[in-house]
Amino acid sequence: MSASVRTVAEALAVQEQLRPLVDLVGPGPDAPATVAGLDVAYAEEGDRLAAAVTVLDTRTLAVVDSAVVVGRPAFGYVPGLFAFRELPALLDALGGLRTLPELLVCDGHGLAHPRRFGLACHLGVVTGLPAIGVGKTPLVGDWASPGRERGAWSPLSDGGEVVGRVLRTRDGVKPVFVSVGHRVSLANATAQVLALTPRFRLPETTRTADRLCRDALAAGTSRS
DNA sequence: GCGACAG
DNA sequence: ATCTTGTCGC
Repeated sequence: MSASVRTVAEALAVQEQLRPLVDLVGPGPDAPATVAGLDVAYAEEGDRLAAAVTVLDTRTLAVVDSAVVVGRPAFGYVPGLFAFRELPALLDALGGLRTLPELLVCDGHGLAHPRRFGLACHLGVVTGLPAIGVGKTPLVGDWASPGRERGAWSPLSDGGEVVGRVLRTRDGVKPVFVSVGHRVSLANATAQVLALTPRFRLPETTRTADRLCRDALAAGTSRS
């Protein structure tokens, strides 16, 4: 059985150990048939959470499979160590799927992380699946505002390297922060996010997973 | 030393 | 993350 990470020192050690395993070559699925979205919702008290994963048919963007589990945060909220909080529950949820998705779209960052190992990298390495991160707010890096049109983007740079892209998914709407997680190129990650945002700022994967875990938290149950 | 800091 | 109120745009 794998011992859970309990201290900051342990978490940092795990990141250092797993970071070299990230596949930066990609390029990832060209036209994936299925894409999964993952998200977590917290109870007001903060002692309970629900983790959900939804699998969408990329052609119709319909949910074809899903799983949700209720549990406890596995770690305190520490920027840079965020994955240790949600990963156990997310892995539980992934285990409840009947379909193996071709790409994971994570709610958070991948390489756009202080040590280049955000949630999307961690989830990708642990599952072996291609993964990307889509964050709503920045964690690290500097960038210029992208053009106002959907599809416009600008490089997200940190420490002299490009760690992601600031991508406008809808005309005139606040951009999102896209970064590579595992086995996907940055260009492909950008294309996948645009394919998942025909109508709203956030990917349909994130939206469906968000709704599922919120509902599960309200119901206080776990099902798939 | 002081702020910033994914969800 | 979550809560709440308010405002703008379609």
